[in-house]
Amino acid sequence: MTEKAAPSPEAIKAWARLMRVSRQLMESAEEALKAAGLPPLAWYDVLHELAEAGEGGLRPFQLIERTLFAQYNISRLLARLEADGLVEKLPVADDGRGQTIRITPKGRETRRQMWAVYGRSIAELVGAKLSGDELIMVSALLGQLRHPPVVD
Amino acid sequence: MTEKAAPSPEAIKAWARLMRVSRQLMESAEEALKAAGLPPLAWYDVLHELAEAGEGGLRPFQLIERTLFAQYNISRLLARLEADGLVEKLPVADDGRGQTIRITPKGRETRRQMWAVYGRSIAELVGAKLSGDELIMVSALLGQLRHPPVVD
DNA sequence: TCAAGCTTGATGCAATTGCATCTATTGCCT
DNA sequence: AGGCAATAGATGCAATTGCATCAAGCTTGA
Repeated sequence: MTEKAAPSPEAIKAWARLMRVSRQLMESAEEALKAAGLPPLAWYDVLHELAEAGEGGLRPFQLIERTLFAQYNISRLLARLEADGLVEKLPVADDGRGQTIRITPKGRETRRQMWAVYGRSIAELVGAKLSGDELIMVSALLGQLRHPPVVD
Repeated sequence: MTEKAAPSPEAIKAWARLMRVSRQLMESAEEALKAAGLPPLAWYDVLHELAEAGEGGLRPFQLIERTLFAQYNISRLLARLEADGLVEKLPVADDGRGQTIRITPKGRETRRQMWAVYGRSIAELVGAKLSGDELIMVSALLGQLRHPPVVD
């Protein structure tokens, strides 16, 4: 657990599992969405944050903080969401540079449809594989790996 | 028996942690490689498999099985690796369609250099954050999520 | 033997990502 | 106020990815 240049076999194995499993699960969820004719996961992430933010909306830089997307990525993703009528861009009164992004009713509906599929994937891929205690344990362990780490 | 198959809060949290942490850690490792002027992680994955395979090399479809990359992705990645002289493509005697990919000495050297940086990232990002027992536990839990699941 | 179908790997084209840079504001400091 | 760095967001261009399809070789079965 002390920091070294070379990783322990246990650390390597945990890393490998983490990378492989996360990629595999993400692809499964992505595939389910596509099979249902729905947008990709990235859209869900943004719509989810905006739905939670409510009518006040969020600034693009706030979305960047919450989602880990790169700035240019958010910029273009929002352009696509707006083109599809799922969000709207509003000017900000006290900052001429910025804008506020607000989810539209159509955006909420799309999010709802996506969750029906996405949530089922989560239930099947994770919920059905581990017990409640195990799920809590894996969350706690992964929380330690986060930056900044969370304890809960 | 109309199941809604809605995921439990614990499952949702575990999923969210898994997705966020894996992305964050992957980006950190990727960043470290780039800062060292080295190729991206995907190259390492392939070079690693080929190095383990030894002089006999591997067929592209075997790399696909081992790495989870898409077929077109491997095809183009191998083209780039070959262009850089890190691997060589050899014809296969008993199958005129196929080829065998073998790592070159330069490829082994590049892999070694990448490991110096990549391994350090793993040690810092994972090895330094959890104890040996915790690492074993997270590996076991993630192993249950794999498809097919592994028990170890 | 040979047509039909499967496997292996490549590729044209469109969409997305990454990088660098650009514009427009804002805030700070003198 | 004026100059200057910092912030917010967009965008041109190159590289990569995803999708669909292709070509070549192998295999099978009548």
